[in-house]
Amino acid sequence: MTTIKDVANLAGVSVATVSRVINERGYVHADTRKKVEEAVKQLNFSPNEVARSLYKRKSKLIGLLLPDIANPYFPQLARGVEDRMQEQEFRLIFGNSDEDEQKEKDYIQTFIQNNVVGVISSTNYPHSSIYENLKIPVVFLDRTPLDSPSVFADGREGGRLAAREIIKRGSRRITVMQGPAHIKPAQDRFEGAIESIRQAGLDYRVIQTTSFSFNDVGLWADELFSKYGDTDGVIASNDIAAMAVLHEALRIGKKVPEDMQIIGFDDIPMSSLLSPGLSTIRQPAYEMGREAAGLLIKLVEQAPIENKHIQLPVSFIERGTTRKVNSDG
Amino acid sequence: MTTIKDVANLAGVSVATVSRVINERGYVHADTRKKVEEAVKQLNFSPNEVARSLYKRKSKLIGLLLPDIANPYFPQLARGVEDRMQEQEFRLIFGNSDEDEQKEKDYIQTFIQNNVVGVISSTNYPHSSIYENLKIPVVFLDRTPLDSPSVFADGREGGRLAAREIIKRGSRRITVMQGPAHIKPAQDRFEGAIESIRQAGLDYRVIQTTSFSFNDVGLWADELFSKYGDTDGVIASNDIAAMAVLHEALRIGKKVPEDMQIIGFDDIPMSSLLSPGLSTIRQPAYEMGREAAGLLIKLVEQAPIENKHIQLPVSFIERGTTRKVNSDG
DNA sequence: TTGTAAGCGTTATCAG
DNA sequence: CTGATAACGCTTACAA
Repeated sequence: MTTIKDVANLAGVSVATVSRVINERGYVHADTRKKVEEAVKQLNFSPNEVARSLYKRKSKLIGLLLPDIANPYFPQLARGVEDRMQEQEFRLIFGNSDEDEQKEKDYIQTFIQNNVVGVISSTNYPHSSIYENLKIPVVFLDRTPLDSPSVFADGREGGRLAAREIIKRGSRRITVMQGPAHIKPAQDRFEGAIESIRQAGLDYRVIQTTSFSFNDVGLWADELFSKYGDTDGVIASNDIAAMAVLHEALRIGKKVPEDMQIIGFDDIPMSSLLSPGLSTIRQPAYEMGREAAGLLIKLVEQAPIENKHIQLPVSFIERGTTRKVNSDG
Repeated sequence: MTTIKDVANLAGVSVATVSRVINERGYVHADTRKKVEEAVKQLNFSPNEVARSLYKRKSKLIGLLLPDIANPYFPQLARGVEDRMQEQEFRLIFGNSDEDEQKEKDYIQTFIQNNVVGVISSTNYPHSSIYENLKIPVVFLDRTPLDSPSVFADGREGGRLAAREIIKRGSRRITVMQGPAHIKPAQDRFEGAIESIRQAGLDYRVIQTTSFSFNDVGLWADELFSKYGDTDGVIASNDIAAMAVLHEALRIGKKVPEDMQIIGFDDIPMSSLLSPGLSTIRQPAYEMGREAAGLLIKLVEQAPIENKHIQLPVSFIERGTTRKVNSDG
């Protein structure tokens, strides 16, 4: 490994001078600068970030904590975060928490041990002591503790929107899938949906689910059809659940959207490739990731912040699992 | 931040002794150990990994370089890597390369600057100078330079398998989607498929594609149907492409699998949730990630290695886009 | 069994 | 404008 010392020797200057030129700090004569730059190039030198980090007590590293990257909603988030961080030369230490508080704790712990300058976390425990005592900025994704910076979509409004649209299109015996109880955004969606359904004076049924995993999602679809076979509209807790419902509906010979409409949540990329295409409430995951990264960067750099809560809009994406709306609305 | 010095002071010993107990190295009297352990607990001390890394010239970090985490095949890989690394207390610095050599170079560069002890890379440029000059172990994913450790599935065999199965099930006018030219595994699949089709004495058509992106994939599906509308079997370059073909086939009123069979590649999790379910050649992505991580750990720890090339089996997953096979095979 | 001190590669202070 | 040097927090000879 070539160090600043090697460069200094080759250029015939002190390490201090080399440091000055690579950091563009302080005065250094044009000639000396050139000598140093040549030495740097010749030795293909690049500074050891670890040594820097030790001295400055801060790195160019950011911690990213997600429940499960294998869950299709998160890769887009991650990509958004990464792209934005990349622009500012920050790197990501990444971990899956599986919504387990202990795992989160462990990760945050090692983040700190590695001098990360900030963390982005999609957690169910934003009020955990883990975060309270953190001396570096945290941006929460999809969670909105009042006092902490966060980026989120309006889940409640998403739920309302889903209900309104499915009702507008004629569903009357609606089943709402209530996502895992410990996942706040899932509950928000659920409550929003219930709210709108009630407002319309309709009744509804609920299927309770306990995870977003591919393995389980078929079970709930089954449960839905065996319990509420006469349902003519399903508001799913996310697109994966919606896919499972669609799959099962088609399997048992229901026509979608004629016999049953389905609305998902998230608008994961493959939703448009289903047949029929999945109507869904879109959350702009990639953008959310970018925004979270941008916000964190500002926090880290102590730049002025207009608003520490960034809410991104949800929107209804009309595809094939809902009927065309009547012109009279 | 509490340091080893604080602990030493509180325990009334030297930093060396503290170091000994937290690293369980060298002799330390039971009584002293207890004092130190209490101080550690009381101060909630955990060692600064950056300082460690600087001294030892190696961290507990490994670099993971993937083309694009937003592409559904990779999250599973990533998850496999992460889970395995986690077990050994390694952390991941993660980057998306977009199959761009320069981006890769930049990432590898910063990996090194951060003292990572190894890297896992899914790259199209395994022979690039980037990797040749690396002094830390690299495990390639999905690429198999002869001399370097790698984990991969047998793409060629996968291609053969796809062709055999689709032919066995009666397709005669087969169209093969040839993935992006610069992506080796895609070409392997393609060649394997061609090989088996030729062997069967059949003709075939080719649709050339240039990316695996969600945005483009619909275009090739369109192209396929407009150019080769009489095709009765499609071997797609991956599941996303297959989904697009299925989608388009259904849209224009073709019956799948009756009029046209489709076989994908990868077996991404949502493949089973399509309607009909997507028949595909499975690559065990999660396992590949785990294996790569396991292999890298051995390399890093200089443990003996049986085989530096780990090939995982591909298999045909029969679902609804292929017909049931005749009992006579 | 324990402590002292050098060293890991940088940056920043301070003197020249 | 440049160079010595202390310091960042830790590990490890080496000495005691």
